[in-house]
Amino acid sequence: MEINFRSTCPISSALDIVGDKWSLLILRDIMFSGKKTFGEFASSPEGIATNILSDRLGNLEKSGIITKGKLPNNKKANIYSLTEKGITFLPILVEVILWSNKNLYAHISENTKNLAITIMKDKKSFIELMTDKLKNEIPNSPIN
Amino acid sequence: MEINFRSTCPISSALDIVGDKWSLLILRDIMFSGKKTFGEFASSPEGIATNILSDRLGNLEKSGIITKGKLPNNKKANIYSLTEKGITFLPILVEVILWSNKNLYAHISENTKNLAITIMKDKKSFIELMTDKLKNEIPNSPIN
DNA sequence: CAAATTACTTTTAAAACGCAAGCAATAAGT
DNA sequence: ACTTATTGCTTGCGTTTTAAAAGTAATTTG
Repeated sequence: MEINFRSTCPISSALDIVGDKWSLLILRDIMFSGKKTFGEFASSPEGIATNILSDRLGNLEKSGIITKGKLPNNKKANIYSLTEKGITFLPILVEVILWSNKNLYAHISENTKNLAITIMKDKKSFIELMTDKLKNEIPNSPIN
Repeated sequence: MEINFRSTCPISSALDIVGDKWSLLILRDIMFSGKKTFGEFASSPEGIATNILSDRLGNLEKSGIITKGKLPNNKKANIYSLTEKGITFLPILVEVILWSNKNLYAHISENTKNLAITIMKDKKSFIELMTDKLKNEIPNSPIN
């Protein structure tokens, strides 16, 4: 992983891993939009450059936050999935959504306002339900 | 404020405001270490350069997250305080601390592990109590 | 005036960018 | 079956933007 942590502070250290302008948006895309492929991430409205996307996917994989795999029928496209560790970012993203809903209300889109309403109704349940859903999407995970 | 938001996504937009490697550390210093002055922020172990610190304090002030003031007895040092808006970052920072406590346990310092334990005991109360405490530190706030 | 604090400027380094080439796996056309 | 696209990335290059480090300036306080 070889990250050069600036200190032993948990906040500083988390920022050393995902504290750039793009990594959390990739996690957002996987969690909230079900995106999985390079092309899907690249098509998000923020417009990440493809070389940066490639780099960040590599970093997130190295950090154990996502895994790269293939679908058996498609040897072309890589599919990226959250690991258990990756799923644990959900509560952070939820709080960020609530923060923006409160402090940037006029700026954010209508559907994200609705998402915020859903979250506020029962935050704990939302996170639990969504966590379970995401866990079921881990490749080879629910060995039925 | 003149921030160039990349999109109307709440996560992306929050990152456009505090999504750099330093802004949240300044908020951390105010919230969890009671730091107030330029020199105190500069002395944090991550070693922010003074020009970057100056810039970030300016940004946070422009964004309405902190305010700059003076103490009556000391005309030299500026003191920076959280606004109500700034205090609303607490739940995000709390989740980040919990994330690192779970995923970077071997790396983080002992006292932050203890903080995480305190938070986990009763997260909601911790945030409420701390929010009240921070609100009382807003300059000219509790007009008694 | 000396020491401390804060702000600003210059120089240097890193990160991000757009663009395009490369490559492998499919799919389509003939 | 044999090109010829097309898709899905990855990588590299030259440029621009941003961040950092260090130094300088300005201000205040004792």
